[in-house]
Amino acid sequence: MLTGDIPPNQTIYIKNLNEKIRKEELKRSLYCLFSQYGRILDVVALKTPKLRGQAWVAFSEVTSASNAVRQMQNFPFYDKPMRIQYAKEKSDCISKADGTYEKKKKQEDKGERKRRAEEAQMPNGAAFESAGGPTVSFRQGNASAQESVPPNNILFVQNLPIETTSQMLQLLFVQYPGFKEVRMIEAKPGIAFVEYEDEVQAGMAMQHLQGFKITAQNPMSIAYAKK
DNA sequence: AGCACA
Repeated sequence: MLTGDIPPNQTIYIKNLNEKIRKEELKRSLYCLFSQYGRILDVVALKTPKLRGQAWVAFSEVTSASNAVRQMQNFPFYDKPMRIQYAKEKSDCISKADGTYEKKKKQEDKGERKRRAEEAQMPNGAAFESAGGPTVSFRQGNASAQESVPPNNILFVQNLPIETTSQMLQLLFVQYPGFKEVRMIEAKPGIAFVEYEDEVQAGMAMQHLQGFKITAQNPMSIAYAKK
């Protein structure tokens, strides 16, 4: 049993991650990849010798974590299959939100009461701006982008953060059947073309990822590409 | 392989 005997937890523990990936990019990509399963409250990744190659993704619901553990098990992520389990402990961001947070023994409790008070009202210690709302909003598509463009096996994606890489987009779009490739143009940041085998498959991906936020400011706008 | 909250 891959999940071992660890009881369900709203945080998942991921190991066998590619250790060459920079921490910030790793967290962003994990956020992209897992936010399809629900609202993410925090992503934790450390590069210390003991903790590199591992990460924790805290969801607002245990069911989200359960789906993620099952469906993303062994998913090839930066060329390595992810090994996913439930986390053994409750994440601090969750303890803080439900009032059960206690500081670790390693530090003394200076200023603890004050900190507790301010943390209680701030449930998301989110690593990403978009954690404040539904991460994937299916209704975000702007009608104007789609009108008068017939279905096409190629999608035109706009409003991406400039730091988006084609690999990051691939992680999102490859989840839908018929995926072929992502193309980005260096001279035109913020847009991408994503090709599927046929326009039905392209349409499915568009429905699911319409409005997906890589950052809070960037709900992606997806339309069929023009012929 | 490795379960933390830089």
